[in-house]
Amino acid sequence: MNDPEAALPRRRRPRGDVRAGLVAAGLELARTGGPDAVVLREATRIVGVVPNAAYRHFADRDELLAEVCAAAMNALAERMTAGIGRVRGGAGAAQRRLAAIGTAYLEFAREEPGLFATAFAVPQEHGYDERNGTPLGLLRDALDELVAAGVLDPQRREGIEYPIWAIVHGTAVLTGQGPLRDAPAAELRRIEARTLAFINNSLT
Amino acid sequence: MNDPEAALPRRRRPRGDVRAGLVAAGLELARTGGPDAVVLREATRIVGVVPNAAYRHFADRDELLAEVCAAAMNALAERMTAGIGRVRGGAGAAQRRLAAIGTAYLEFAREEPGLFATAFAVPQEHGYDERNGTPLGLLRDALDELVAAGVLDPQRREGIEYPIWAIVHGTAVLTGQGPLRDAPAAELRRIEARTLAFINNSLT
DNA sequence: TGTACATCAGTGAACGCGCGTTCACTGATGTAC
DNA sequence: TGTACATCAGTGAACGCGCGTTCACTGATGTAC
Repeated sequence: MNDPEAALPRRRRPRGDVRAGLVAAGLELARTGGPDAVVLREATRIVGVVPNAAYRHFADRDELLAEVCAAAMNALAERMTAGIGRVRGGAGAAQRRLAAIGTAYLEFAREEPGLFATAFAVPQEHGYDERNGTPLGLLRDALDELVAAGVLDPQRREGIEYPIWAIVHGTAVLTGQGPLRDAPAAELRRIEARTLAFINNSLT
Repeated sequence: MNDPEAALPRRRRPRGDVRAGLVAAGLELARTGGPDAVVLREATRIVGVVPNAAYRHFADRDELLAEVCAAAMNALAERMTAGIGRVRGGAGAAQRRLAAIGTAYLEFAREEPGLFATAFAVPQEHGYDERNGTPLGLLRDALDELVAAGVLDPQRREGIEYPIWAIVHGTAVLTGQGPLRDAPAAELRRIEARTLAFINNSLT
């Protein structure tokens, strides 16, 4: 970043640095303005490189955006993982871990609306990657744990991750960018709390 | 539309026709390409009017878009109303009406993805209008009816519209544009069915 | 019923903008011998 | 260890595009007397 030396050397940057820089810059743009703010030229400006240099690393703007989206999704997953990690063992740990997941999801959506929107804005031609450590993966683990703990009936386990995910995601979207976005903060918190209570209620 | 007569008369159109036409054109654009496709110039082209003529009716592009979004939301509400209307009376009518609401919501999202996305894309500076006959209003009525029918415990009624709305909306978003969009159609139907079953299960 | 005039809703032309993307180039880096 | 050369990752300049928006205008419509 701050580099007062060497008057514009041709290629001092370590290999792969520009590519990573472009993704990081794109992520920063997304943080502020969502997926539409991921402008290729702006990203190159931030990195300090000429616009067309981006084409050494990405086929087109959508390929850069897809990478930024994946990074945003990662940020969400990390937030969730951190939330899980904060739960101490003991009675009802499985339930508290599930709640921690939901809370982290809603918090992320609230505090990083740009990144949250971007995480779910992968361009049509590209696919969401479905590795482990993904939000859905973390949710599945938590639900499996809930079964193992004897809280959730094994017969109800199959596919239940989808309605659960949907209710949390739907709450995040409706209260964040959707029709409920202008409700007072206190009301929004109440809605979020009811969402989590509803889930808990449905699983026990 | 087809008007072979009168070589370009200056103002034959009835009052308010152009404005309505612009919204209709915008809605058509939204149907195909979502909110980003609502391009002011394109709408004027469709109506057959010079671009700046739109500024006689809207302060700027966002004001037009806001109107188009409201129209899209109306289309969703109408679909839901139609679904409710198709339910005949008799035992469990309240529950069937609630299910019809959810089904109509998911169907609309599936069959009209552009309009669905647009309905929830009201620009920041504008607000969602909260009249009756709105999706949330319809849901509230259905839930009230469920209480009246003795199916839903009155003590659980308050605020329960939000988790219910969220779960349906979340399912629509995740399976439509979100990470689940590339799943096979059969799997998507199964997820939708589970969502509705989950709701039903939670309320009784 | 007829005329004078204000308002309204369109036209025509132009603006600046920033974007994504392509082309031909060149210097630095890494590799083979 | 040194040299020759291919590849790689950047530069510089330019493109066409379509957008939203502003300005000064003019003819048609509705209204007051």
